[in-house]
Parts: sequence; C-alpha cells; structure tokens
Amino acid sequence: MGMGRPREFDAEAALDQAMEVFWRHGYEGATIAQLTEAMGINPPSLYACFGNKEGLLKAALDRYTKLRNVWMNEVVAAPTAREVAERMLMGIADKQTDPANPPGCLLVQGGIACGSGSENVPFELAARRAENEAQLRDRFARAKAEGDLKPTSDPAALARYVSAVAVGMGVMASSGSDREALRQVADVAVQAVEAQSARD
Amino acid sequence: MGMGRPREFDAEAALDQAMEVFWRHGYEGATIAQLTEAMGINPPSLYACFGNKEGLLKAALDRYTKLRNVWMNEVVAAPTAREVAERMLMGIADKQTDPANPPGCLLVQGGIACGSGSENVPFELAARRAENEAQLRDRFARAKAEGDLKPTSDPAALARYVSAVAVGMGVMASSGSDREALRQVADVAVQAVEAQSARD
DNA sequence: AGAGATATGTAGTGTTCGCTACAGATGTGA
DNA sequence: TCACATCTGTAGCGAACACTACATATCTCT
Repeated sequence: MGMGRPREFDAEAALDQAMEVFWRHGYEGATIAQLTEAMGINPPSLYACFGNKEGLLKAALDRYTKLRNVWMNEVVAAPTAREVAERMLMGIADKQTDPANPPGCLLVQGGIACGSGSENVPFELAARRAENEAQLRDRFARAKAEGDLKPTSDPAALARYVSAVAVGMGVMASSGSDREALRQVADVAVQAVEAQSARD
Repeated sequence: MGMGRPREFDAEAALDQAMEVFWRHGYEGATIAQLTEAMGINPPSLYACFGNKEGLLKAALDRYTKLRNVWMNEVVAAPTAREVAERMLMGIADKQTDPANPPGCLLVQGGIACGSGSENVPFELAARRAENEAQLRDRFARAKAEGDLKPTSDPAALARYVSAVAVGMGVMASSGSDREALRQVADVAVQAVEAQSARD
C-alpha cells in the first residue's frame, strides 16, 4: 500500500510562525486565519497536522520550551546561586526585549485568563513554567548542599521567587517596558538571592 | 421636557459582578452574555449605561483601582521602605488568594495579550499598574531622602521591582499557587529591599 | 500502469460573537 | 392628560469564529 502524498510545507518552520502569532496575540486572541496566513498553509493542512487550535498551541509550546531549555542549561551551569539568578534574570531582560521576537514570554503571553472552553490553556502554560522552576530548585538545592547558600535558605522558595520575578518582567516587557527598565528589576532582584548566599 | 424612565438596576452592584467576570475570564474571554447574566440585566441596558464592552471594562477598572487605592494608602503609610515592601507583597499574597475573589489580580488577569481590535486593553491595564508603581516610587524617594534607604539606592528601580514581583505573584495565584507559596515569594522579595536599606 | 493513501485548495458549515432595531413600559414637565 | 425622554425586554442583525466536506493532486507500493 502507498504512503500518500507528502506534506509540502516544513512543519518546524510553520510552527515558528505559529509560535510568534500566539506570542503576540495570546491563545484566544490568535485566529485560525492569522495562524494559517503566517504559516503559509490552509486550514485543512493545519488540522491534519496538529489536530486543532489547542494542539497547535501545544506543539508551539513544545518547540518554545525546547529552545528555551538549551539556554536554561547554560543558566544553571553558573558557578553560584547568585550568578544563576543573575544570568537568568539579566538574560530574560535581554530576551524579552529582543526585537526579533514579540515582547515578553510565550509562557505568559500565551494566555493568563481564558474564556469558557479554553480553561486549561492557562494551566498548560503554568505546567511549562513549573518545569523551569523545578530546574532552578534543583540547582539551588545543590548550592545549599555545597555551602554556597546559607543552611537556613529554602531552595524551593528561592526558585519560586526567581520564577515569579521572571514572569513579572515578562508582563512588563509586553506592555512596553524597555530593556533598561527590566535590567534594573533584575539587578534589584538578584540582591535577594545574594542575601541568602553564605559569606565568603 | 421629561427626564425619562429611571434605571432599574444598581450600577455599582452590577459593576462588581462585571469586575468578577473580567477578573476570572479576561477581557476577551468574557462574553456579553456572561456579563449581562452576572449583572442581572439585558444587553441594551449594558450598552446604554457603559457604551460598549471596553467601556464596561474601564468602568470596572476604575472601581477596582478605587478600592485598591484605599489599601495602597495604608501600604505606603508604613514607617520604612522595607515595611512598605513587606506590607505590599504580603498583603498581595493574601488578597490574591482570597477565596472571596477570583485568584490573581484584575490588572493582570484582565488581559496581557489581546487579539486584533483590542490591542489597547493590555496598555490600559499597564497604565493602572503604573499608577501604583508611581506611588511606590514616591514613597521610596522619601525613604531615601530620610536616610532610610542607602544614598546609592534607586527608588524608581525599587518601585519597578516591587511592582514586577506583585505581577508575577498574580500570575502564580491565577494558575493555582496557594497562599503559602506566595508568602514565600514575598518573604524572599523583601530581602532585596532590605539590602538597599541603610544600616541602623 | 493501477490501486490505495495522504495532502492540498476551494468553499463552505453551524455557532457564537459584539451589538442594536424596535416596541412597549415608566418616568418627568407643561 | 398629553408630549417627550429614557429605560427595558425580545428578537435578531452582520461579522467573525473554529472547523470541515469534497474534489483534486501527488505520493508509494505492487
């Protein structure tokens, strides 16, 4: 039996375009018409490949987090907890104001509140953010074990904190804050992590 | 000439209901049908009173910020910058997880990203958040002048920082974080402000 | 070459959206 | 009481939404 007509578009390149539309307009604000136009395909191709709109979002999120994880691995490779926080937040200040992408973070812009029928989208995004937070928590736990962080410090709380600041910065970026403003926030935020660092 | 038939519903009570719907579903996620049902009126009454959906949102935002400003005045009345930050962020941890309201903050949940035709909604929310940030900045500037904050501290950066943390906490709350988690974030966050406080 | 399988483009489907025309109801002023 | 102004409920407007039926095109396998 035959294998059928092959797909004429590059799925990953199309996903990159879809990712940008979701990033800029959010899940509910992005329309199928906008998505198909950006992806350079017609609706039937979209549905054959990704199932439905939510399936397309999940595929875009997968691609986004995959690219982001490469960077996160560099972040947690920093020698101290303070430098981890600094690399993470300063990097976010730059990335979220990179003119090559929509401002902010897809994991925030994607949809914080949604209407009936899409209630699980915000939780889908939260689950992806939780992965990053877990990575930070593990790294901070190691820092505590190594004596880099105070014995009284709470790695989970620190990770939650850094994650919260990152989200706040994303919202600021999407509503017009410039790179310098975000860097100032990151600079202040790092001081809380420094306060949990052991004296040297 | 006559004054016409008087309105049969309480506009402020109706606004409270609309506020809750926008808070829970966001601007675009909230439908006129949901809003009118929650408000206990029919569409023509809504449009006669508030103009259109965006006018209703602005009226709801006005009411939200009016209530919130009462609390903000208590926050900035704290004696030191550190205590201002602590009152603000700890208070937010409690308010954003108050079961009497939808989780999170209307100024975030209302709409971070919107579709074509509602692009100005995110900026409308950002403008209201900026008012709070300005209030914090003025308070921190006073703290610096009083010697409560270090001479090298940047009141504007500190205010932006506290505001960013508050936004991040709002997103966390709306996606399921409980009160204890938010308090941990607030606790860590305050330490950055403490690091900018003058020794005593 | 022919049969089966999958992709594509056109052109829609039914539903829901924000919003409103209209008629009747209820008030004020002369 | 009557003219006028405003509100209210019913009912439905055009537009946009996510999604798909269908005919056609392009592949693989025999």
